[in-house]
Amino acid sequence: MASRVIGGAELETGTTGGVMAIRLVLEILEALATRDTVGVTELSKALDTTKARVFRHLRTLVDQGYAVQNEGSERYAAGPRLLALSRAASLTPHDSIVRIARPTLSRLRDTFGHTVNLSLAYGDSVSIVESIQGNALIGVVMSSNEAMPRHATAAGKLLLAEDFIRHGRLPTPPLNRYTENTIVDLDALRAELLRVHQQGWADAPEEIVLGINALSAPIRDHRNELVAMVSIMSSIQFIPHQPARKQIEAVKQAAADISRALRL
Amino acid sequence: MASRVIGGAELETGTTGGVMAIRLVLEILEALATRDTVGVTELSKALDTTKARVFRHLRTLVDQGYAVQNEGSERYAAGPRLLALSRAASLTPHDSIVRIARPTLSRLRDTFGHTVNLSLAYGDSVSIVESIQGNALIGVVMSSNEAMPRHATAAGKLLLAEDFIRHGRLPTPPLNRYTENTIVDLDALRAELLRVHQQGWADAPEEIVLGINALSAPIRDHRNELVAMVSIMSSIQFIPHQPARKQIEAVKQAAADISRALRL
DNA sequence: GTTATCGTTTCGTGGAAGGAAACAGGATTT
DNA sequence: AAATCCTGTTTCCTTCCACGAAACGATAAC
Repeated sequence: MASRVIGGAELETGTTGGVMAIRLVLEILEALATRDTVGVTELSKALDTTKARVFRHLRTLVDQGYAVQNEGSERYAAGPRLLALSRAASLTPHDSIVRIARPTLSRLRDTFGHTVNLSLAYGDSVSIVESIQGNALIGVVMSSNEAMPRHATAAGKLLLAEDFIRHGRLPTPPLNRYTENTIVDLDALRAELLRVHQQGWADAPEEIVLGINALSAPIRDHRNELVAMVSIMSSIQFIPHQPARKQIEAVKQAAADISRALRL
Repeated sequence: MASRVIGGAELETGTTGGVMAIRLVLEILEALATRDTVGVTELSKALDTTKARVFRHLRTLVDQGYAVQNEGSERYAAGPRLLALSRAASLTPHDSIVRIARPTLSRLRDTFGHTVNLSLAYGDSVSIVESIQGNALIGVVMSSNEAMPRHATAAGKLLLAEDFIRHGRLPTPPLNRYTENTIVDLDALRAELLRVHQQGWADAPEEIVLGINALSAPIRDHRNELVAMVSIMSSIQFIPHQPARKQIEAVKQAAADISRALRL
């Protein structure tokens, strides 16, 4: 509960500090948005806190119109203003990228059957905002909206390469090590970023989780700014250390398609 | 700032009580979802509070991935998890009604040019979740996601009528008076609700704001449950005390169309 | 009747969140 | 180049508000 585990290493999610009430209310909002009704006791158990606390928070949400109670004294559900918030957030440029990219992502998924991810840059990390699961018997899945480190993921390297080429910036050490293949040396990273920039795609074989590889290409807007990354992700068996030409071309093509769609 | 004014009367929005941190963070989230970037000072002025407070809240949101900061130390924007929340909330049944109804609402708007509203029942009030502005020179608009009283609005009466016919329930007095035409007498309301039920539509001429009328019809799902209301709203000049047959038929038809679309 | 639940309420206490003011860094202005 | 005015950030002290524990009323299951 204190942190999320990727492979063997931990990515801290800031489990302490900040305004405590906010941390709880965000979890409650997520519950309201996800399930269609929630109960006080049920939530208090799931979020590992007191009934009274959950109750007080829910009551506040009801006051503000973010939650509603189903007749009399029963369970709670999402309120009108939560839906309004949702609709407002859907108009942000970032979110419209997802809508535009979705058909292309599906096509790419169907080409190889591997999991396909769409990532955006968020602050110091990369976040997967849309993930379409692969259809293999044993596949690799990805929980959406996790923050991923930039130096150990294919999509993240594209971001770092962009920053390095344009501004000469490199991430500030130390670089967290996730597996024995994680690039933790700045010089090695610099070389890798140059390579990534030249070839126009990136991979990260077993650099964040052993046995897993991803292959990523950049999506650029009308000003040629890097705005998002599309990746395929699978076992190292299907995306080997030297990916197949067909795979590279397909991912680059998908990225180019989405880039073109963005300009319309 | 303490309450919202509709016409001359006030609808309290619960400006006190509850968990204070939640009330602030919800306003901040709305700001993040609405504008594309926000600043600490700017927000603290807009929300009438301290910089430190806004800063601490924003910092917490950043920790949790609900906000991001644009490189170094500048303004804030919506984060990945806020967009995730948004996407999750869009999957709730209530929200899908909006999507399904939208084309029909547009058509109804174009028929008369009056403002068209889609309302849902939320707890003890009615909330307009989608509003398409009329195209008249001088029109009547509606701010979305406001809670409206049930006994003084056309859509609200449909809800009350349903409750009265099926369970014999009437709202608990006192009924707030908004204009001289607001129905505040329980017996009068009972008669009105019977009328509404029999004719299958409702209006509320000058009952919440003088000079304004609305005409509303019920949307029902496959089990014939009342799930939403569609309304046209305009000056009393265009929707008179006794609405035109054409208007009534058009609104009822729109409601029927949406009801049918819901079953598919 | 008993025993689970559930959502709600009460109440005293501690610490988390708040306010005011200072700080640091840019950008403008003078 | 100095001064002023913006930022966003930090500190520190103080308070009052949110917290936890436990009781409460209601409903349902057996």
